[in-house]
Amino acid sequence: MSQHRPTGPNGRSGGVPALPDLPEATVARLPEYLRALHHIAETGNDTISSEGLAAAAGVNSAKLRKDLSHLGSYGTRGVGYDVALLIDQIEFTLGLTQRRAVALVGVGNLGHALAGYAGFASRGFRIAALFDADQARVGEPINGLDVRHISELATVAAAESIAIGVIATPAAAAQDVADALVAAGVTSILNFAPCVLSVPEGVDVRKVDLAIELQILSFHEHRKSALTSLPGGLAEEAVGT
Amino acid sequence: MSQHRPTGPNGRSGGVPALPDLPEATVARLPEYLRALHHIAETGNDTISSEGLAAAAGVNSAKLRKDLSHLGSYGTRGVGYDVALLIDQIEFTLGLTQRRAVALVGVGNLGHALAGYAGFASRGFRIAALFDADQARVGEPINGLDVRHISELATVAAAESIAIGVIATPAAAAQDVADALVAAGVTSILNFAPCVLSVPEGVDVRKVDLAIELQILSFHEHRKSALTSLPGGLAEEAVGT
DNA sequence: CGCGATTTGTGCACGAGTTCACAAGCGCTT
DNA sequence: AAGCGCTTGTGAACTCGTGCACAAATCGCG
Ligand SMILES: NC(=O)c1ccc[n+]([C@@H]2O[C@H](COP(=O)([O-])OP(=O)(O)OC[C@H]3O[C@@H](n4cnc5c(N)ncnc54)[C@H](O)[C@@H]3O)[C@@H](O)[C@H]2O)c1
Ligand SMILES: NC(=O)c1ccc[n+]([C@@H]2O[C@H](COP(=O)([O-])OP(=O)(O)OC[C@H]3O[C@@H](n4cnc5c(N)ncnc54)[C@H](O)[C@@H]3O)[C@@H](O)[C@H]2O)c1
Repeated sequence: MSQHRPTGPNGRSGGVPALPDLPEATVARLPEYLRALHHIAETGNDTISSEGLAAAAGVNSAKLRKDLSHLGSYGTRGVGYDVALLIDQIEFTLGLTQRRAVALVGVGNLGHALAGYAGFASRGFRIAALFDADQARVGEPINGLDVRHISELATVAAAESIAIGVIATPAAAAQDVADALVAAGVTSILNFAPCVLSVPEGVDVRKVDLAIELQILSFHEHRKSALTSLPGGLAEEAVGT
Repeated sequence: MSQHRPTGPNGRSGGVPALPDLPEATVARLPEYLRALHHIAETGNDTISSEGLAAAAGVNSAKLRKDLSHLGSYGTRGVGYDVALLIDQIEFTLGLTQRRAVALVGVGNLGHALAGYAGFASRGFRIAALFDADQARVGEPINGLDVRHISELATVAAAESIAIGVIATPAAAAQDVADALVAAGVTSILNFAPCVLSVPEGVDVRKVDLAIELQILSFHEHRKSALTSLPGGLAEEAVGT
């Protein structure tokens, strides 16, 4: 869930590449298309049909075509999309032409796993700094980076041009950490702590909560088991994110 | 991606509480309400207004009331909702009255963190078994559970009535693992591997992909930085260049 | 016992997102 | 050069979700 500007004032008409005002739902799918495209590129294909790409990304092909049309991307009728070109277009749209620096706060159980995660680097991001409040952890080297004390956040963030922060602290500390991140100039936050963050306008927050995902699955389990005793009902399939 | 029962007449047979056909968006928010309610209960409050609960859960109060009305929950006008009662109602709806057994497959970097996560237990789930394909890891005790070899999955799943599986293996192995889970009777899967899973009808899959979350944030960063460079109108070059 | 303060539940209008279905465009073949 | 099969791009209908605004319900109090 992210915070949202109320219909941003984007009425402009410059000669700029013009950021198309993409539907949020489309934005959320672009990364999936991108991953699928990289996979396809690795298998040697240089073009892909909307049908094929849609299957690889797990979506409906009409939806995929509409999504791509939103960002003005041109495929070739009768042929499909040029894989390399499309990758470039999506990466540009997502702002991945520059590798973005990320700060990770809270190097505990989860933080350790994240700090060592290779998928970060391979998909456009660079963990630029690790922070923790626990002095016992400060100085510990993880994956080539030393854990720093949270008090250094502002300094380091400025030095490394960090605009994205990841919170992996206990929920009780998350709001304080978020405030510190915002104060340090961070404008996008990914929050793993199970709590609601309050941030100023202009700062985006996304949240990942494992328990919530499981509880949603639990609901469907509950429903499925109730249905098996009822006639006429048939089971269902996947659930979107 | 999403699913729909073909207009289930919802013919309630006996005197059973009757499953209301909740909108998917509502289902996705119920866990958040539940978490907020537990938090509120801890602070000693026994009733809460829709306004208060909505704030705690980070949503609009009208939306919250509509969500709750869907599951037939009755608050008291002029007063608010009974916290304890509402917790029970939501937990029942989500199928959390029984503690659900979960199998975790892939005890690597991320899997370790998940296996040690307390939030699992405190929110209605029980990690019933850990699996890995790496013989070197088999037998390792984590948090009171021994890692078992993936070949034991079917046996253990049946014995422990496991209906939910979590995949924390590399993407290359995820589809095989998913197949194995399904074969073992699992009907809900939470997938941390960055890939699309194909599963038979009747099996629910939810996916958590850290890189996707970051890329969505990146998009908004991109957009924000483009906007600040042209506040009024004059636009030369916005990005990159 | 009635009145005002409060808060729920919901009808309704609007907007976002999805899906269908098909014309238009492209390349290959004859 | 014309025809044919394939695939994109998109108008339009439709479904789903959101939020306003207000009537109905309840409580506390004088
Ligand atoms: N472990 C998991 O698998 C998992 C899964 C989902 C969500 N989460 C959530 O992620 C968060 C972290 O979980 P964990 O298991 O790693 O916990 P943890 O206790 O192992 O680690 C938390 C870390 O945050 C640090 N910290 C505490 N307060 C801080 C502050 N003010 N500033 C900076 N650092 C601070 C602690 O020193 C510690 O190192 C929790 O909110 C948890 O609910 C964890
Ligand atoms: N580490 C993270 O923070 C993080 C974050 C987001 C997503 N992920 C994703 O989660 C997955 C796991 O990441 P990780 O860092 O823990 O990787 P990892 O390599 O540390 O662990 C993977 C584990 O899976 C086991 N495994 C491999 N094939 C298996 C099979 N067929 N059956 C059972 N077990 C098998 C391996 O033995 C290993 O123990 C990856 O897909 C990764 O992209 C990781």
